[in-house]
Amino acid sequence: MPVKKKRTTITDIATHFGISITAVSFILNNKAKAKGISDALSKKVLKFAGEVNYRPNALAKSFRTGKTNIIGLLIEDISNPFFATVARLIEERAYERGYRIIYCSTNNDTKKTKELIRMFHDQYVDGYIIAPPEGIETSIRQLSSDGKPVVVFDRYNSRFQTDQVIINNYESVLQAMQHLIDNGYRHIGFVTIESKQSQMTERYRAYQDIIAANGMKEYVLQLPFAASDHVSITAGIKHFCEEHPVLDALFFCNNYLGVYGLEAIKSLDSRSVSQFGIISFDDHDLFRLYSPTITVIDQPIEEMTGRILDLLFRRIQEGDSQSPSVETLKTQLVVRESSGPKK
Amino acid sequence: MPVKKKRTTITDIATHFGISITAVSFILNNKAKAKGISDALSKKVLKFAGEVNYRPNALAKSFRTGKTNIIGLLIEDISNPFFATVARLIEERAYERGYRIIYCSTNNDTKKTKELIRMFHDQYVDGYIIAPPEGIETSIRQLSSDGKPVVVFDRYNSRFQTDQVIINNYESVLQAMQHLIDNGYRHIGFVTIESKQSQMTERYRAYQDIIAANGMKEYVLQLPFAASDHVSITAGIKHFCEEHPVLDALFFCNNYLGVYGLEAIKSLDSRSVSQFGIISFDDHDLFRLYSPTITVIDQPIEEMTGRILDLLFRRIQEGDSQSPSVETLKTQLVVRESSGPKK
DNA sequence: TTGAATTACTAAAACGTTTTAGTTTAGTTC
DNA sequence: GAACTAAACTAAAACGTTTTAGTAATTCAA
Repeated sequence: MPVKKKRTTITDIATHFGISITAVSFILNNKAKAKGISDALSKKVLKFAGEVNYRPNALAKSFRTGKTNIIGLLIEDISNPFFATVARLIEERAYERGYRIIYCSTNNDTKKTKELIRMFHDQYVDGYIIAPPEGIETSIRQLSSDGKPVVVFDRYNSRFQTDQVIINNYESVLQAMQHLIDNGYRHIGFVTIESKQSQMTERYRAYQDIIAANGMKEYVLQLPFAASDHVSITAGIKHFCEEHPVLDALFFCNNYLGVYGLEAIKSLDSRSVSQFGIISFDDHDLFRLYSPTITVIDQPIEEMTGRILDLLFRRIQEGDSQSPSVETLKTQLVVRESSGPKK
Repeated sequence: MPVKKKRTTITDIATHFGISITAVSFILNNKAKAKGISDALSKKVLKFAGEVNYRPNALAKSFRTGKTNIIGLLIEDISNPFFATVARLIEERAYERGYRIIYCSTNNDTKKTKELIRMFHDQYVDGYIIAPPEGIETSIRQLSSDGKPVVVFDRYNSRFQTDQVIINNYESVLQAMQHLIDNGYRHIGFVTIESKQSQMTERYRAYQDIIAANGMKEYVLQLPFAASDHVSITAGIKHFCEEHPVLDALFFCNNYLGVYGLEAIKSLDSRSVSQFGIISFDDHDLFRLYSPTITVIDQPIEEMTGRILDLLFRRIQEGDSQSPSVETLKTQLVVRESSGPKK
């Protein structure tokens, strides 16, 4: 039977020295000088607090101040390597600054995300980092109009009144497509997910533009979002390839489409991966090591998480005096074997 | 300038009806009947609370009760696919039961982990899920002797006085090795990480035993934990292969060793992946799709996370009346191309 | 018609901290 | 020695909730 040993409180310390808890509080919060507490007393109290291993009751503190030192992280799926890496870097950097992370996966589900935002709000998180699904504008505007620090990333929406960190989707795809075209591919399939969100529409717009500019034909597979499981995506892509035997290249709009795309191609009877020009958005161990190695558009995740936290902490510290800023980062086209000159 | 609109409190509701906050509290906490509050009043209050969208102040509640509905998750690295999947499933199941997750990556660093445990303790998390590094016994014993619900997973340690969920490492490796031997491999390299922890020592012990039982020779590469970066692991494995040209098979002790191992083999001048029998611990997209596809020992992550949370919630609800239980789950050997009969 | 039991409520303390608005003492100035 | 200032501290409220220990009014049994 565990004995609940009471933790030392500020009151214990105060009574030990026969002084007021006010004094102890000031001293422990580095306000001794400012509040005119003598050095002698400060020293004594600090020494004692160290000896008894005093740890402030974070709940009492949070309750009193309304600050929790917790940041809410809302992403599509923590088990997706892109978001897992984001989560890792955010956690590390936040930890250094004394913040912890509560995360939740949204599955890109609007209703669930709204619930999660409310839940985070109820928990008094100090800031929000969100990769938003569709239809979440009002929830997010509500947050920022309540004065909560929010940084949105991965998907841009001009109607959010918050800081945003995104990448140059349009230019990235343009560059990737140009690279394929330069290498002789003329029938490039574009595999994407049904979505009205910027990251996907921008990628698609780039594809359309460059296909049109080169007088080529569009081959688009837009997978319904609902069917985002392994089996139906793979089947969908396989069917797409079989339907269009003329295809000589494929562009995949994100990492899991790329992964499942390779799986689908592998299952084709008639053709192999090396017979396609292939580029995928997002890097992945698989793309680096596959044979052929797969060309990717690599997002600058370190820079991205750095910027996200800079913006968030600026807002946490300075309040919302600043007007929202949108930062667009550049991706890198990592050319590998899969996009070499068409044979 | 955002107007801080005060949230409705229990007191607001009480004064609105001219009743006591006690009554309101009882009603909102479903204790109306038990505490003899009339149905009529209950109904009125609940209706009103709904109308004004009353949300209890979680901080006040936590402060008062000492319960936060937050679970601390300590894992080696959230960006590792195995742990990312664990995190995903734990989050989902915990959320269903009204709990949130705070996570931190330990990097398997003892000092950092001790800090993190203290930090979680300071934050009054309601329970701990920990994949512990070495040297953390006393911290964990301290937690459980304080009556905190703790479930340890992935690494077994008989000195923890907590619930533990692990897998049958010894038998898994035995089975995998037997499979290689049955398929004609006689010079099997064992690539592992320097570690005194059960999951690694058990895997190694199985290797030793079966090698000895078959009168074969051991080839072991034990990488120093400190050098766990991409470059030095890959270089280490490459060197190991070059040093022992007789090797006809390789066993990798976890997913990233497997991934980097494939990369290392790929960089060899003399030999290719298909010339080795290969098995890796942990599944991964890469292993499923590589050519050849890679045989793996797959951990039952769904079952594992399910058991972890069952044990944790049992302890959260029932206190530590139960003596600690250790659950050992079975892995599955997923046979793929890489371990086919030796050519 | 008294006393007990039941029903329907409430007053107030408590949780540990921060912070406002002081008070007390000693020293300084004229 | 009165008035002011500065230094060093403190009393008490406040945050929003839960919970203990009640009270008051009504009903019921004898």
